[in-house]
Amino acid sequence: MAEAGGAAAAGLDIDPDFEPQSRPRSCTWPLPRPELPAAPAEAGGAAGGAEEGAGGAAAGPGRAEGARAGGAAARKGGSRRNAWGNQSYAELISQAIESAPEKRLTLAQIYEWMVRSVPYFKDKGDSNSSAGWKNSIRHNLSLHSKFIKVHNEATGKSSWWMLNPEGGKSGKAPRRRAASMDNSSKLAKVRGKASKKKASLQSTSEATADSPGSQFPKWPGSPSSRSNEDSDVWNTFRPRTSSNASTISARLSPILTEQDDLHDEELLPSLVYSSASSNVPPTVTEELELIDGLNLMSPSSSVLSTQQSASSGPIQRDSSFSLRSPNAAGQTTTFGNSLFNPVDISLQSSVSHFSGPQTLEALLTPSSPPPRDVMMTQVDPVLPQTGSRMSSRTLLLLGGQAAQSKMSPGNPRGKPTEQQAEPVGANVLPSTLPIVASPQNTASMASLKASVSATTAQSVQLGTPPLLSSASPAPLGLNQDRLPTDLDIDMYMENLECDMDYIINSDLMDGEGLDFNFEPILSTPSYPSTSQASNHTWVPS
DNA sequence: ATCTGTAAACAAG
DNA sequence: CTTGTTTACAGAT
Repeated sequence: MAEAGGAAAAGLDIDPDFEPQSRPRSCTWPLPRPELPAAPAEAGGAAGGAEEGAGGAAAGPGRAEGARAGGAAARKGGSRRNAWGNQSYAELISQAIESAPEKRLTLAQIYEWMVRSVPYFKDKGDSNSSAGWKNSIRHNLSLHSKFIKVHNEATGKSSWWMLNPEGGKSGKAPRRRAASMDNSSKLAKVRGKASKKKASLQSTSEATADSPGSQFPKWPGSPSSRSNEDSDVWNTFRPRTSSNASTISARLSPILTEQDDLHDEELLPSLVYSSASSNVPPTVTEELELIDGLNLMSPSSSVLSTQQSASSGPIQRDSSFSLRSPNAAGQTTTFGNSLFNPVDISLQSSVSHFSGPQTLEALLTPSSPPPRDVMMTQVDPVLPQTGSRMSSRTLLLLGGQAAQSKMSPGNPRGKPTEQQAEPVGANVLPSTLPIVASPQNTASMASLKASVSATTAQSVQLGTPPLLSSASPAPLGLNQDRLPTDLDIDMYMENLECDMDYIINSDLMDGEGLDFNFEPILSTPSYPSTSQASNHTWVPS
């Protein structure tokens, strides 16, 4: 497997000159790359030099600084701290995750990214285990609260790693005011071994191979991947280290086990709800799995029909909005999403509220990825239509995931496997809405909107969101509980809103903090030009 | 002191 | 063997 890497390796070489050199911590993301001035010539040497370190894999214990020393050799001002540059593992990991379309990666993918993105590791990638660095990666993932692990269904895949919105840095991150009871502090740390067992259950559907289009457009060699993991359902969050992560950490629970229960925080009512009320803790996962099984077809179909009849049939499928970026040309990040989106879209629109698969995630992620354009489009229209309360929408975003987990209507089987994967941004958009509307879409949009509105309206009127069920995770047990969707929603709507603010703020803060940014190199541009205006979005105050 | 990179022991799958 | 967690240590700041 890795071999591929080898081959590839031959080809590119980006040069490692990226030397960020002293960058003040203050810079945020100035896309416009910082100046990289003078290039430290030595870089070249480094490039070559890097290798040698490798040999050391074996190096015995004791030595350690070897590598470092080498790097250090250079002067402090600009030289790399670590053979591969100034970035720390944690930063690299963050970049890797960020670069992912969905902002989440499995451990293996992270490795991959390293190998292809960072010259230094390029060679080492494949060397089997050789890697101490892999150990370090793992270590870092586990260690910092800034990374959160999300359970990944899929066949046997390992968990997804994403970054924690709040960013919790090492161990503690007790920011947040909240008051009330926040005990945790140290007591909590008990975690000790609770872990011991989690319910695993993985039946999984291996069959899913169908995975549509994976994402990873950009990856050049895409490893073997190509189609695999897309399906997932992320839930199961887990804040590490005692508190922190909190912000959104909603964990589903089964695992948790940690009696930390007190743990306080909660934040997502819905989730909590599930865990708490339901007694079926462990099963949650299962539910999810179920989801896996479903087809988007069923539910959606009904919806679709509606729409179609309403106005344009074609819409959904291909064209209409999907066009995504016209030019995208570049590379596109595109995400296949657009492709299948149809379903999603319909779904969303019809349903005015609820769910998005990864919403949460989206929330967390600060920057807005490229994808949203599409979604935005559709969403936009809706908004106005709905008119009445945007809040619902808002809520939607936040709550999406929650909703998803908890509510589910009625279809037994429907399940949007793919859906989860791509659409992410959708929910989020709202916040970012103002972005750029796509010009061309307008037309389609209009029509769409119309239809949508109609649909929406209806559904809304009904008050019941049956359709959305398309997603229907169907939580058996839960199901019963959730009757009054609306109520629930309202209930936590408030919370959500708050959170949102909070989150936003957080993000801002984060932004300031993070400087990583420049690309490591390579052609990995995760996203080509996405940045653009969106930045403003969060520049509120 | 804190942060960071490494190595390693270990539990689970 | 891979994935994750945790300890422990050594160096740099």
